[in-house]
Amino acid sequence: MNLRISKKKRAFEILTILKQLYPDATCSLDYQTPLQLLVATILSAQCTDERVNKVTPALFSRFPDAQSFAKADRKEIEILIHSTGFYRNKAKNIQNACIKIVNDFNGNVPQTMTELLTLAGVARKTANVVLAHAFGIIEGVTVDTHVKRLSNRLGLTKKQNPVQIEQDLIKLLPQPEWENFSISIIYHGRAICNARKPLCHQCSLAHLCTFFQTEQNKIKE
DNA sequence: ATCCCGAGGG
DNA sequence: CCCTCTGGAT
Repeated sequence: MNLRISKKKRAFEILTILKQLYPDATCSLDYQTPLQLLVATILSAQCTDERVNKVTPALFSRFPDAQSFAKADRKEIEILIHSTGFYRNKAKNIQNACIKIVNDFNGNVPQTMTELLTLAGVARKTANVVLAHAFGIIEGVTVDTHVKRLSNRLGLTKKQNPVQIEQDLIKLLPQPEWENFSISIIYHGRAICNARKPLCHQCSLAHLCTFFQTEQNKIKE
């Protein structure tokens, strides 16, 4: 029924409901500084935030800033982050990113998308998280595995490429709400619309969801 | 398209 | 066993 309204209006209704459902939604990663958020976000690739938060206290205690990561024994970083997976790539990226931050940015995390994208292991997803939560700059829509899955199921995009999904979402949502959309939809992805077996009966967005409507039509046949 | 990678759930 | 978790580089 409500699927007949425009996609843009549907996106706004989805956003409104999500904000009511998760009024306190924030970045779930633990950090104290922009650099720590950058490192935590690199670590969060294909890994739950909860698991990242289990390794970062010891990691940030041992390596509190970009300078210490830059001159670290990489093996020591690998051991401290091992349980987050992809530990060799992540350790290499964290160290190379920190070396560049020290050499090119005076040891401070840069505050523009263009500069962030020059860092090892940083693409738009990580850059959007850092810009929004460390600096309050809403540059784009964070598209992670949850945003990708839910945006597809809800019918807000048919694209699979994260950059193209972001372009579609940017057209559908008011700019100040871009990060609120990402954060709240991630909460919803974890709680209700999970990858394996989405709980459509408990979902407040079912009346706005093309995936749910398609499932209903299958049952009727 | 494929690789990197461990931990937890079903 | 298989799939998934706030991806990115080759």
